Amino acid sequence: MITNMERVKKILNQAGVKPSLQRMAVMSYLMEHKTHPTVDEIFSALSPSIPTLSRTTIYNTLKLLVKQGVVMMLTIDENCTRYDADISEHAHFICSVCGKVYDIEIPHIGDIRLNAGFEVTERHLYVKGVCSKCKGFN
Amino acid sequence: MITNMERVKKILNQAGVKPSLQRMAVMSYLMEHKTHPTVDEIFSALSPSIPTLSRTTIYNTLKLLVKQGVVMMLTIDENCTRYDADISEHAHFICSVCGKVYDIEIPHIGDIRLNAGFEVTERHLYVKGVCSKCKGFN
DNA sequence: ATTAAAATTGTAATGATTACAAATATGGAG
DNA sequence: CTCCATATTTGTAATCATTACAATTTTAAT
Repeated sequence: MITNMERVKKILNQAGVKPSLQRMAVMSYLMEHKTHPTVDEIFSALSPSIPTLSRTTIYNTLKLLVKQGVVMMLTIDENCTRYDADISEHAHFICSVCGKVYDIEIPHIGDIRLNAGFEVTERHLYVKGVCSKCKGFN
Repeated sequence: MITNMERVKKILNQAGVKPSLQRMAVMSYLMEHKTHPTVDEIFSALSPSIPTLSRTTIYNTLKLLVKQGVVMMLTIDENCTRYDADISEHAHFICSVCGKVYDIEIPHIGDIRLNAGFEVTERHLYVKGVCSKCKGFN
């Protein structure tokens, strides 16, 4: 276990989320695996170590973590929702060949002109294309 | 019918899409209704005038139009895919209260630093929040 | 008019997500 | 520690968007 469980517990507490075993496992997994995993990937990874784990718990937990603002929901993949514990401002690239989602550094997201009275809570910059691996490089 | 059917036919032909009755109806609907409709909204709207119309045809047509680059698929709404015949560079705002998707003008999408060998085909800027109507203004 | 290819249709299957009720765990009061 | 109320987890069933697929219809060329 790379991620310090005390650190995970602290993050959840600060977000107002009671740090149960399952919630810590999900949050910890997201922090250790910056691959923008799906619910199923998270479930498959955690299931062996928590045999009673249910998919519903993953869904519940992720919904809660997103609501509390410590996890970001990505809709870049039209097949299923992906999740990211990195809530810093960055963009995502999805390869249309292998489906892998990469992080992209962005100096700043483009200027956005909103009409008066609009309140912004989230900004997402998604880029689609073919990654270097699938293009045959390296 | 506001949109000139000859114009729709021309667009489809130029995109290499044979302009059947159904395809013209879908493309025309998207051009006239800049509301980023879902498959169901398109189906419900066109069904009365084309009684034999099938949902599958809408799905097939949209997939084709997206592949040929005359329609854009939006994944801003986690519940279902939305479609847009405006393929110019612009961003989208979704209201988390009413679910309506608005167009946003953007001077330019943020600078994106990609690693070498990555090929970009699409760029999407999504903003989420609460629209002025749902905030109680106007 | 014939016929092969393309397009459309309807139904059934798939798969992610949600609803919901039962079971379990937690944490405080006595 | 024990009891109880509440929160959390779990498993199953339901929902709903999307896809698969085979049959039917249309199209366009010969």
